Amino acid sequence: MTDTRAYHHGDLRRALLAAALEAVGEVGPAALSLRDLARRAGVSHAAPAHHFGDKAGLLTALAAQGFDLLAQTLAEADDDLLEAGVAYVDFAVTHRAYFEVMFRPELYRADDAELIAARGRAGGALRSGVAALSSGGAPADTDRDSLAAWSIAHGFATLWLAGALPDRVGDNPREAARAVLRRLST
Amino acid sequence: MTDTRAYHHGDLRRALLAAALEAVGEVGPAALSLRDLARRAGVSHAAPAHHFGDKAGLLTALAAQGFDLLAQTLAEADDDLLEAGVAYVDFAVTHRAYFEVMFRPELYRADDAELIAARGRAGGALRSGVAALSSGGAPADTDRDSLAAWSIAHGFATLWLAGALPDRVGDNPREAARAVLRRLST
DNA sequence: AATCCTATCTTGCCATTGACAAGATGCGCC
DNA sequence: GGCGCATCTTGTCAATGGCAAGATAGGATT
Repeated sequence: MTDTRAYHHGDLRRALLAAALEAVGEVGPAALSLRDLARRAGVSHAAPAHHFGDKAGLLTALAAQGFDLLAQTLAEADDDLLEAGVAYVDFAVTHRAYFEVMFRPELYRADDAELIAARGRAGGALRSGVAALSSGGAPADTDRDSLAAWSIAHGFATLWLAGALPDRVGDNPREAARAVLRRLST
Repeated sequence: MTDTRAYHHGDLRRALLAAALEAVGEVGPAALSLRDLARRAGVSHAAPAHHFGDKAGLLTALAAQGFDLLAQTLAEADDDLLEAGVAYVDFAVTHRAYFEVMFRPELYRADDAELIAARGRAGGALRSGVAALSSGGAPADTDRDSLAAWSIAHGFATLWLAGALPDRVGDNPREAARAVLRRLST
């Protein structure tokens, strides 16, 4: 994936994060093993500790990256609430590993400054999408509307990832999400 | 908690499940330790394996119990979709340990017969709540409506548990959930 | 009543893991 | 040229999950 040439004087940190993303995608965030990451990166078992302190530290960095990526994704669909919701679900499915870490704060340090900043950016993108919509319709309560929009998109994404949805929903998350999210706009 | 007198010829299985529920509430489902459960129950470290095979087996049993409890909870508010949604969120908050296990299928055996049956009962209770509502209003699409209702309730519950919601939401989950869920009924 | 038998629980063991401590290595800076 | 610091390695320890083999007890069979 990312540049893996320059160990011992370069981007071990980045390589470890890439390996972690891969590993989380394979075994989930809870079963992540630092020693496995070290093996994937070709370094000793204690190398990760130097860059991230412990497992929680590494997942904190991953979560922060994820929130930044989400903020960026949401910003691209900023003027259309429905599309922002679809983008949210699509993010969850496409970047499942990020998503699964981001909303499991017991696995990382929720008080990390960088993480809080990134999460704030994502939240801002979400709210501005809702605000854009309500300005075009009734004066509605933006707080409540953004909560409702976030909840329905997040719930659908979570249920999708958990495999909890019935088969009839199909296998196209964007399409299925659009149908459900439209329920809010009526 | 539960009757702990009759070991060695009684309800170790039940005692272990009770201990597991407690432990999950304290450290989360991923950090659950079988050996810790054994200590809590006052038995040897290998005793749990006999009743549940492995950690996944134990969590499967816990999830099945949880789905049954949820089905029962939803059935009590069956004729009112809004109240069913509130009950769903309330269940997640009140029985957090159950909820956290139930929707993390990578931790248990999703193909377990008992579990599938229990999950089916819960799903049925949910859908019948939605059907009851739409019969009173427009002819609407029950499939889509139940998905939307489930998504918004599940999403709100999940975000609440993750501590992801902004402070202004307050500290009363039932009340906050009711406000958000009402957004679907308008 | 004696025996078997099966479910239940224990003891012992091994590989893996996270975390810590101490040491090696090498790059840049004075 | 030498020093210092960041980076990485080696070694170690306690805890865990899971397996295997053995002990124990209560009930059924004869």
